[in-house]
Amino acid sequence: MTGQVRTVDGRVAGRRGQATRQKLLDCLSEMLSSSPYRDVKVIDVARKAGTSPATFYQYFPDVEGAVLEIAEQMAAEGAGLTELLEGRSWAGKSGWQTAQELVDGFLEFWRKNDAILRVVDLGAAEGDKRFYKIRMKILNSVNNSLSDAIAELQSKGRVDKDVNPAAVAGSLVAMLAAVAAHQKGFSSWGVKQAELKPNLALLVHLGVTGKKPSR
Amino acid sequence: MTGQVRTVDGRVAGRRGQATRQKLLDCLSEMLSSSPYRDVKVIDVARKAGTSPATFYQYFPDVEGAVLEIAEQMAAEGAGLTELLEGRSWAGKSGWQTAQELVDGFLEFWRKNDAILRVVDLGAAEGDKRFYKIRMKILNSVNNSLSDAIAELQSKGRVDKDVNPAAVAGSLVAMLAAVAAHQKGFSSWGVKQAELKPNLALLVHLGVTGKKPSR
DNA sequence: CACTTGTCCTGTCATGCCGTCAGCTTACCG
DNA sequence: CGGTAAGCTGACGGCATGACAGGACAAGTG
Repeated sequence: MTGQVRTVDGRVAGRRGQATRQKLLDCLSEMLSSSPYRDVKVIDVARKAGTSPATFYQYFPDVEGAVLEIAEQMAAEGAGLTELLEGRSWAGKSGWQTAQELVDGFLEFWRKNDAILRVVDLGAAEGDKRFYKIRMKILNSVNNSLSDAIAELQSKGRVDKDVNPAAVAGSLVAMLAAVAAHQKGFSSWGVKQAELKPNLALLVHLGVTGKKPSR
Repeated sequence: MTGQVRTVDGRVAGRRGQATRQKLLDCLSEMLSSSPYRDVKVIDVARKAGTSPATFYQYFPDVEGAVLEIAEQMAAEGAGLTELLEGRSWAGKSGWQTAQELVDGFLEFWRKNDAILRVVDLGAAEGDKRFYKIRMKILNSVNNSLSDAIAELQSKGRVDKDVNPAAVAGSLVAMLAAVAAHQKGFSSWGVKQAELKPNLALLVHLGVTGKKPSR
């Protein structure tokens, strides 16, 4: 499916070329963590990678193009978040554990990729369909699983009929993403990391099942 | 408290100057809604305002400086969000109404200021303390009220002791902000605006009281 | 009315990044 | 060794940036 890696002018990239390309991506990734997105310049990325700006433009149309590439790579990993929910039960004590593990896995993923996720979030919010699609790819896996879980509970009569599974699941996923993005912010509200997680898990459990967890 | 408006080089701005300054802010505000933050250039803002780039630099150190100004103005309005919660009850039917009105007011505020809020969110996530502070100013009003409400219910024994009011309130507020920022995104999950609100209100009510609302 | 004062705006300029091209170097293959 | 395609860069026109000095303008003063 994935065609060969190509340069902007159509040539096929070989071993060396791919290495350079990857090095540029890595350096860009680093720069995104250390300086505002708005201030990331092609020339800085190139310098950091020990090459020239012209080389950058051989592999990417612009900074945004390279960012999209990084985001795609991350989204591919992010699809693995589905595992946090697949085949899990929401009943009784195991339900509480499911909620906890979901929160844990989600926050960890966000922490590991926070720089690129910030940019993706912005792009999506600004209405860029490409970023939007990537954001969906990551969130969809979790969202669909959650939505299914709620719908199933609903069909068993354990959840009110006027609940919209997709809306609740989407809101919960948005909450997880937002809290993850502003993890540091909570400290100024006097909330520590360790305290945050169980309370988030509680909210997730409440949202999915409508009931307090039994621990 | 608010000192006189000053130009970058220290002069005091008069009537005409303030008008120009405000016009630049308005034009910048518009540009933020229509093009990516990264691509907003001083020269475009100046052109749109019918003036020259040099004039812009007389009133603001750079684009970010002007954005901060807009954000401050918005934050001042945003402090009014407290009213959505002041003196409201979370018991019985009025509790359900409180939740609904909070969601309504919050989404409306976000919809009205989405462009600038996106930038504030990004700045805060990137660790810029000035943006961070502004974001706090807006969210704090809601967060504190929510947190107090939970703490009060907790003191009456209506909410479990191991709930951390600040953590839950913060998470709920983050959820509202995130959903508001990506309102359009929900349509691709097959969720319409009208359906979204009651489900959000449900989650808020569940989070605050730990119980389903009685309608 | 001329003159002064202080505000307000712009023309211009040095600087630095952007994005492109021609052309050089390097690697591979027969 | 010669040919070919990949890989890289110096250099360049173009544009945004940010600083300054000086011109335009309004208001007050004699």
